[in-house]
Amino acid sequence: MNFSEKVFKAVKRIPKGSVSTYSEIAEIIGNPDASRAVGNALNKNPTPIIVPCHRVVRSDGKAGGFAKGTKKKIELLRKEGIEIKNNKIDLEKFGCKF
DNA sequence: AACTAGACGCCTC
DNA sequence: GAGGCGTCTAGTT
Repeated sequence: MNFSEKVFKAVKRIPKGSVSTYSEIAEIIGNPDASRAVGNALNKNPTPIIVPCHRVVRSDGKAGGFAKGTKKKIELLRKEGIEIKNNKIDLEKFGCKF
């Protein structure tokens, strides 16, 4: 299984209304230090429909980047029911640990 | 070989 | 205590 494939699998597990961090994803797939590669893989994700990239945020709580625009990402997250304060997300509340 | 949607630590204010 | 800068890693293109 490719790294990207693992990433997609992990991201797909994120329930609606919850978010996960890049390091969480990296940890789940077995490469806790590949947080950066996770973002890279998501950017080039071949299946943007089944992979909710917008539910993946930084460990800082910031949204991070997004192919369609970070602003759009935040907007989507808000629609999911996630509250963002000062451009930051409550990982304590919405952070999904699986 | 160079880039990236990150993470961590250290330094400064 | 908060913010900014610099550094390192892992994987993809």
